[in-house]
Amino acid sequence: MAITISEQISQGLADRIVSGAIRPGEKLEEQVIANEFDVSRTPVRDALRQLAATGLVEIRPHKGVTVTDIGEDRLHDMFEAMGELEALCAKLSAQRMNAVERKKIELIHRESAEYAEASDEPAYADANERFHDAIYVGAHNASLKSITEGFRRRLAPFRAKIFFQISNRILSSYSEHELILEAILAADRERAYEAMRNHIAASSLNVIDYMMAARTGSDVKEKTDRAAEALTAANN
Amino acid sequence: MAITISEQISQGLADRIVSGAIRPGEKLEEQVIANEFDVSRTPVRDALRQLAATGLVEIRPHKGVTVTDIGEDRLHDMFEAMGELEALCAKLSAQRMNAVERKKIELIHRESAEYAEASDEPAYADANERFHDAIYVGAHNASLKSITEGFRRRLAPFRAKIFFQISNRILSSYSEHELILEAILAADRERAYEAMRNHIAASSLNVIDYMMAARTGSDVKEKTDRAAEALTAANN
DNA sequence: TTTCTTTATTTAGTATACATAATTCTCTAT
DNA sequence: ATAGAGAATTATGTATACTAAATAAAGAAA
Repeated sequence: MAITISEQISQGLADRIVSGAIRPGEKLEEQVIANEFDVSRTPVRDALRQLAATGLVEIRPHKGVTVTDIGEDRLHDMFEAMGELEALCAKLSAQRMNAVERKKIELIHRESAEYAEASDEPAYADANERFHDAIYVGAHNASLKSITEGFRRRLAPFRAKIFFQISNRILSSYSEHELILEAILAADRERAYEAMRNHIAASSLNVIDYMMAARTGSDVKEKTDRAAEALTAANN
Repeated sequence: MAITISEQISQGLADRIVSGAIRPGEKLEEQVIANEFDVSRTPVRDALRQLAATGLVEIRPHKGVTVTDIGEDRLHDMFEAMGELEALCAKLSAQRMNAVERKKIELIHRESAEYAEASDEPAYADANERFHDAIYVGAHNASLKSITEGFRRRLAPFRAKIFFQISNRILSSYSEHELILEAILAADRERAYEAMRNHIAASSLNVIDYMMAARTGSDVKEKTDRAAEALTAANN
């Protein structure tokens, strides 16, 4: 697949926004970016348009491009919507997955068990992605898959790599997946829906707290750990 | 609000795609469009990027831009997803609308009654938009509102103006709205959800048939009328 | 005649140059 | 000294020119 330069730039900028290297509200000047990537302004403009489409940046005519500043309540909204979309996928998957698809997601889940036990964060994060992907596919609705994936991409900035480093988050994630998988294999639509909704809600607690901590520049690890404790307490 | 040229072009092209002047699969050449709008290729490229973001066109590197060709099964997917999103909005509206919002949607619905009786298609279509908008707002989730509106825009090409000209479609639409409204005012989440899902499903039947007819160039009015009859039969 | 290769043409991708709008800075007047 | 108006600067929007890639066409070989 012949990757165009503007796409590379778009990708590069997205990574830097995701990693927090570029902060919300910050202005992105075309010429500066062009210099850094050693290209002209033209592909940079293309890239910024693409980012604007994903909502990562905002363009105002003659006023330039700024990284979208998403407040806490807006983030709540996003996770609620994300939760509903994923839960819908889970519901449809419970109803529509064929035997092969059911076997596949089961294998992914079993595989992730090893990573969870070994506390292998990168491997678990990868398996996690595949688990959710399998559910998008299993819903057998290309449009739904597309918008849910889009939302996931949009939320990626706030689901940074540190996420699974939070105390116990891997283990609780794994047990939540277990419930989702059981419901899907049992073709229990409503249980799958509820299990997924709960899973995303649990995630969002951590993520929102992490994100707000990063925003204010306070100690991320400390805050997320406290959030994890609160979550564990709430689950008991 | 200072509207930029690329936005005007984007708007103009969108209108033409929506109206069917430009057909699915058709290729959009930058220079041709630039000539028609009497501008250079630069703002045209901007415009095409924006359209690609909404899914109306597809861009493949070095292969140009084509109007997204949506097949019948893909259209089914889209309407199913749309139905779920709108139904979710209705569910949340039943739960979260405040007194003012409930009063407002009730008034919109009462107003639309007049248009339905008078068979005033344009007025009913407008009131219909406002009815659905009220439900998006009432869900109190900006993200959900945003993606649902986006989907509605994306489906606009297939919800052409002829829609409400279909025999009895206005009347059945009105009675479906009645059920949705009742459920919302009664704060009955599940009933609101089901009523909206049914409403969108009913719409989609007509639209999909209309769209496929337009695609093949056969007599649209005839086909949609037959679809309406089938729908009426199914409802009894 | 048909097929493969090479060349030519067309069109998208990128760079540079110019125009216009917005911001900032300075100078003047109160 | 401060506030406002105007000029200068900066950055975005647009146009033109150039490069590279993909497709079409033409010619040569089987």
